[in-house]
Amino acid sequence: MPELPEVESIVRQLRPALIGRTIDGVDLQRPDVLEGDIGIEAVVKRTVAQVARHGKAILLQLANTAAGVSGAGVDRRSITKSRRHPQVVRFDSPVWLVIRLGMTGQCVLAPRGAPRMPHTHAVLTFAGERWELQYRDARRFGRWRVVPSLAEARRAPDALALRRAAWRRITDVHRGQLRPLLMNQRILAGIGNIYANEILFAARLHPRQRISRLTDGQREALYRAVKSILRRGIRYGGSTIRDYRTPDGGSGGFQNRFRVYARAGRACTRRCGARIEKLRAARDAQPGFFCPRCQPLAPPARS
DNA sequence: TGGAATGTTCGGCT
DNA sequence: AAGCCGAACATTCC
Repeated sequence: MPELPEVESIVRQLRPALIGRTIDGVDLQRPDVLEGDIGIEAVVKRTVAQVARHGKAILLQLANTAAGVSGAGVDRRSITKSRRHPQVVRFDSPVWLVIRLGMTGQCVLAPRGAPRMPHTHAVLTFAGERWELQYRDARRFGRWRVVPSLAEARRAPDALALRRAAWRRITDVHRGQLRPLLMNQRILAGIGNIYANEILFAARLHPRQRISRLTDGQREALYRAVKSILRRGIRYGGSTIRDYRTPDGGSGGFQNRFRVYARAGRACTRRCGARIEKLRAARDAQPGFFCPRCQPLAPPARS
């Protein structure tokens, strides 16, 4: 799936297009794309106030179009999907549309009414605009959710906005292997397999090293590698392996700069003489990639 | 040709 | 807390 740098690239394109626009229609062709208790009608006639990102999620803040008009009729829309947990959304308070892209989700800006490509599950149209936002997702692992607050979406710190205090808490609390830890969205939000591998190479740490066994210097190196690799991914517009596209249809460029990801058997780019190895943890886990010489499990022997 | 793999996430289990 | 497993799904690859 799109990881943090890909989602950030998408958000940067969506932001200028969407901010200030008013949603005048939504076509949810596949209702099971929407999860949670609030129905999709809650987004209609609202204006996009913010386009943001947390981890791998796209966040659209949707305000009442008449916001600012004091006490504008308390149009309470009772918009509920669930009988058991009915949600009443006040129209005069904002909601957030949270979009998680799963493995293959795409947000595409297309001419309004344009033919829809296969796997288009939802479309947002905007008042007076000649384009629309089409949401496609072949594998359908992605989800939309309408929420009154972002508290739930922000359980783990965003990897790019990570502060040292939060990193210290992570390194104090956890003791597991580095690669699964970096990819655990409940611990740190935004990193998937590609960037986890590239980060560990940059920090010269073995994917199976335990975080509890890192020296202070290694913890700092890892913290810096998280920031620098993610920023680098963003600078190159993310990685297009197969499905990732920006809203205007563009591709990323970071896939040409991988140092370890998908490079098993090829020479280490540090010219250390070793070849990149593939690491298969569990039967179903995604493979890790690392340089056995630059990323030793045990500290290199002193000569 | 079918099975495996895939840029993910969740819940359940130990 | 950590790690393993299976499930949701469609397409591509070997």
